[in-house]
Amino acid sequence: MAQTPAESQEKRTVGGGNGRHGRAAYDLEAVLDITVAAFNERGYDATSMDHVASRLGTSKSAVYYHASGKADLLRLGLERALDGLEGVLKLPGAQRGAADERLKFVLREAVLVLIDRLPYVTLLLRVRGNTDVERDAMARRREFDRQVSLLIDEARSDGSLRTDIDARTLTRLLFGMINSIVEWYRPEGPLSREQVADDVIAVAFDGLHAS
Amino acid sequence: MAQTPAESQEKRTVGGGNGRHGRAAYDLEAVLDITVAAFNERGYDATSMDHVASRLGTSKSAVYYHASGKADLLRLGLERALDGLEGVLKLPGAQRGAADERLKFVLREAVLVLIDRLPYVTLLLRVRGNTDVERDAMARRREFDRQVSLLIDEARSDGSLRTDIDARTLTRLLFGMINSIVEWYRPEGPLSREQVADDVIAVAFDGLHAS
DNA sequence: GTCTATATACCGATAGAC
DNA sequence: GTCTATCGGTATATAGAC
Repeated sequence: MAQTPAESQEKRTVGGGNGRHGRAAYDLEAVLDITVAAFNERGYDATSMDHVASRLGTSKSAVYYHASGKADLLRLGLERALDGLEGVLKLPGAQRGAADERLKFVLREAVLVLIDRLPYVTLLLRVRGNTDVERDAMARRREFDRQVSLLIDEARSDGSLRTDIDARTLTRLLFGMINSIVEWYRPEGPLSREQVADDVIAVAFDGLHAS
Repeated sequence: MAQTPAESQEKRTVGGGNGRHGRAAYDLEAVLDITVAAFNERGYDATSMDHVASRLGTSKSAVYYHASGKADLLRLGLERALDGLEGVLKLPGAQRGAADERLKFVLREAVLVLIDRLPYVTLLLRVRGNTDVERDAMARRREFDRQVSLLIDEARSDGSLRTDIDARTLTRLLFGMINSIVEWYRPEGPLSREQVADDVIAVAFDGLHAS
């Protein structure tokens, strides 16, 4: 279960020209989409390479052509989530302005990334640390969380956040609320990504009470 | 992976008198405690019966004496969580009084159950519905969630909760915050169970903003 | 009530044909 | 680039001794 290096495959679209057999061919992105969906539905450990292959309408060997193994598919999926989240911290809005404004900006953008890369972030949030691939991803995620909690500390020092509850608990409840979106949000549902982001920020900062 | 009926074993304490071999004997509760801890650390699917046995310092066969199989251990663990949560709704404080007071009571008691039965509720919240045992547990959990969201609807109609965000989203964000406790709360840490319950209620109803 | 040994099945991964 | 066939390992579960 050690981490294996990625080998970049060439791009190829579903149904495009391919080898001499009659089957549709997939590029790595298509394989990854279906694989991550399967991981999320059944759990990583409970999903066999045969499951993945059968959902792709192909064989195990074809999957092994695109990725070096099951751990590699997991790693590639987790990377997509982490790249997105880390990208939020690099945006200008995360680096300039008052602490509470930067905090709101980062939380809002994080919600949008979570929704735009829903399957990948879902996978990330369910990782338990059983393998090197999972532990590496968890380390990157913890670093992201730490950066956000630094922002929360700043906003707290500014007097923008309540001080009757300790910062650590505040951070955790906030992340709990945001991360739970992966458990219920469906892109085909009635809520737009912006609506969810607005609602989360509103509830997080002002609570459930009627104003 | 079908659901198997439980066979109630007699109680027996660790290290108590037992069969003729030198090993310590366990009662079902002790087996279950260690099994559920293993399920939570490694994930249910990734935890083999050999893992469980070795954490108990015994053999696979000894585990099979106490439970009819891996699915049975899961079922028994999930029952402990669900019995606790459903018990909250039967308490007098959940049935009499103003809607917003009943809501706060139920949420507070749910947090306390979550903490008191932390490993079992953790297991429940990670179930994905791959087997009959998991699907049965998820159905019971959904019914609990539904009862609480009825309370939220009532409190909303009373004018106690904000109406600029739809009830469904409000419910989900609230549960997200509460359920996330299993990801970080440790009984040996600095926060008492009552402190966590107070903090959750405070943040949920009044938000993060300084008052 | 716990042990060792084993039946049976499925897992991830690879070989080699086409 | 995908196929079938298979390797070696590990899984759940059981049999039978003590």
